[in-house]
Amino acid sequence: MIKGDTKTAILDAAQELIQRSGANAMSYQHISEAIGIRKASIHHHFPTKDALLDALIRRYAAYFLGLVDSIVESKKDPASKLRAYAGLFEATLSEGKQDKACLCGMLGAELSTLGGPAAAGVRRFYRENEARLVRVLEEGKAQGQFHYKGDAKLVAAMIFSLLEGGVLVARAEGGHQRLHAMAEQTLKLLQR
Amino acid sequence: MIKGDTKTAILDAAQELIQRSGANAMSYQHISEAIGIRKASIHHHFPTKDALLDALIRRYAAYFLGLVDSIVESKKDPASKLRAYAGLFEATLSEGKQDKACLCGMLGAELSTLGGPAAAGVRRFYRENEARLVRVLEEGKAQGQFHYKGDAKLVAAMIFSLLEGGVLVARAEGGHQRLHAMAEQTLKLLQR
DNA sequence: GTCTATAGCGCGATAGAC
DNA sequence: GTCTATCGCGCTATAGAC
Repeated sequence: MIKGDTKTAILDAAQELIQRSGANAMSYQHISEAIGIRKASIHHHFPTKDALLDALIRRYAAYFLGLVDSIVESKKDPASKLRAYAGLFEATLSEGKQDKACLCGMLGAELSTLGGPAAAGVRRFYRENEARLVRVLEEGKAQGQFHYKGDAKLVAAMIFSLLEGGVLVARAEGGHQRLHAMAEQTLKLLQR
Repeated sequence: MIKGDTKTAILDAAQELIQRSGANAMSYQHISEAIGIRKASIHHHFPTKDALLDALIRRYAAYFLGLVDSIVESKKDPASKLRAYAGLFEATLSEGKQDKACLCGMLGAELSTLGGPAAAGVRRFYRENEARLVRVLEEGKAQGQFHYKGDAKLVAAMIFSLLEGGVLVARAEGGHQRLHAMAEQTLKLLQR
């Protein structure tokens, strides 16, 4: 193995596999082949698949929400913050050779097949993303840049679902350019 | 079996399983237990899983797009048409005891694991939904009910992704009421 | 911490009787 | 058209040597 930290290499491989094909299509065997280690060694680091998923979701949420926080707390104007936020999803889609979706977007589809801790982690990820979007939307409304009527929480839910769904749909047709165009169109609606 | 038509019963069971848990978590064994028939008998009607998925997607697309067409061609005003369209997704979510998602929304997440015909069917479903939304959006703009700037195709893509993603996210929290509220919020943005 | 080997199960799919 | 029986494989997980 090239990487110093086996645990990290396992998580990296598992994440990539799930972002492409989903958790139910990801196996210890696939990870094994991806990083050149035996299945039993993976079990040494993550005894069960549920434990692996739980650790993976925690790492992903911490990393992704960290990026979101640095956007939300930046000095950009609200519209630019939304653009940057959408850019995170566009980047996911365009990194690597095959289209990858948001880890938690994939797991959302397979939610009923996940263990309790993993499912709870996915729900938390959704909630925390929406909470951050609410902040940006209210800031934008206070500054006169956004002009939506109604509850900021609903607009936030709308934008989050749009991006999570948009990533999945864009993998079928259009890719990251299409997701980008959709995000810009959404901004137009918010700015009147 | 209660149903007269075995083929239909198989498709019904497979569809329900996939809408809850995804295609990779659905098996001939699960269908067998759901309708009280042996695995081998299912293979008699659908020799391979890919063939089953292909037939299922065709049936689902014909049914769903039929409902969409009757909405699009109705005498409702454009905003009411959009409400009725979103209602199709809300109904999917609330029918039965557990939350079901759109069949093709689920398969979109698992797209890379599908056979060629099934994947093509999912793509076609997306395209045809968006084409119908474009008609409603242009009608609404012509009548002065909608006020979006930009390309109707992008707004259509936005709304479709929002609903497909919204169904998946709403299963994690909020259910069909939340999806309904999101759809109403989206309409507010379109109507200014 | 990584390995070989294996248990035990569920999977998709097929053969052949009725 | 449905059944029993079975094949061969991939899966998660464990035991135990090194």
